[in-house]
Amino acid sequence: MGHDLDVGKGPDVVEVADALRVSVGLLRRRLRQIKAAEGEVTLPESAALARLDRGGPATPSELARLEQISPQSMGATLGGLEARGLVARRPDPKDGRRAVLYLTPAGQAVLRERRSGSTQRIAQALEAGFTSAELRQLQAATQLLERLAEHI
Amino acid sequence: MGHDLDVGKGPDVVEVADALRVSVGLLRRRLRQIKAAEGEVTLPESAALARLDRGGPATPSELARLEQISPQSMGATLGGLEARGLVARRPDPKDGRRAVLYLTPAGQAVLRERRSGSTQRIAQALEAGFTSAELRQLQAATQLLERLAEHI
DNA sequence: TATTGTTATACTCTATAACTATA
DNA sequence: TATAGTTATAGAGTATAACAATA
Repeated sequence: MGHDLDVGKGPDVVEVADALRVSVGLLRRRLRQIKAAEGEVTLPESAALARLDRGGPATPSELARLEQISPQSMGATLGGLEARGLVARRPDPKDGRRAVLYLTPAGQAVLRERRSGSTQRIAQALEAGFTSAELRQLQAATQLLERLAEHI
Repeated sequence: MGHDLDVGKGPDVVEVADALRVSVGLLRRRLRQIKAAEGEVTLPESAALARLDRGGPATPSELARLEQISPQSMGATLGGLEARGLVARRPDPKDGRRAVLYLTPAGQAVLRERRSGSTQRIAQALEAGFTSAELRQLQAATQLLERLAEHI
């Protein structure tokens, strides 16, 4: 609507929505299996680490908002990361209620080494079975997916 | 690598892999919240229904393989659908161990009416915030994502 | 009174293990 | 012995509710 390319060519949104639900679910289940098999950083853990890396130090509440989960859930995830020394916290000097979390050198190393089993497995599959044009398509799609997740 | 467009333009597979992991996780968590709020057909349930609709009657094991989960997990999902009359089973006349599941009229209606809350929410978000070009990109991406899930 | 964070508890989805029935 | 399916149990990830501390 309002885009001249729309005429007779715009895909049915409901169809796309349904296809997205199916494909995202499939991929997610697949990724979960891989993590379970390797016993390294879990999915929500590496999401939190990546967030801290990309956005810098943040409070648990901020991270929870960004990752679309409850503060309590994020607290549980962060607790595990803290116990293993991958993140650390310092109190906010201006607001005694808040704690600011940051990546430790060990946490940075985990990200830098791309140690995540599932990332490597995806990367291998991408390299083996996808053309570079398809890779570009996927890359573009990830941005759309993130936007979708934020505005749903 | 064999594609002339690769030179200097192929995205880093590891980067794409990581971005996929993040965006798929985000979207999935978001979808889960919606389902929880509406209390209708759950995510795995509607995945199973869609499978039966697209592929016709199938055994629990086949469905589990297609959805990348264990037969036991699929059994639990199917049990719920059966109890609500959305799918039904008939014994395989050739092999007494197997049961063939099929969509009941009620199950077909659920799919036909796109009653799924999350599908409608996605569709709304797509309509409101995405151009038709972006919709086509997403549509193309879902096929790539399914292929990826199958070959990972 | 509102906000940040924690603790306790429960639910959903999936997994593994052990079992039954049929092949 | 192998395969299809079920039952029982456990674990990961997330949620809600109730609480403490600070603003």
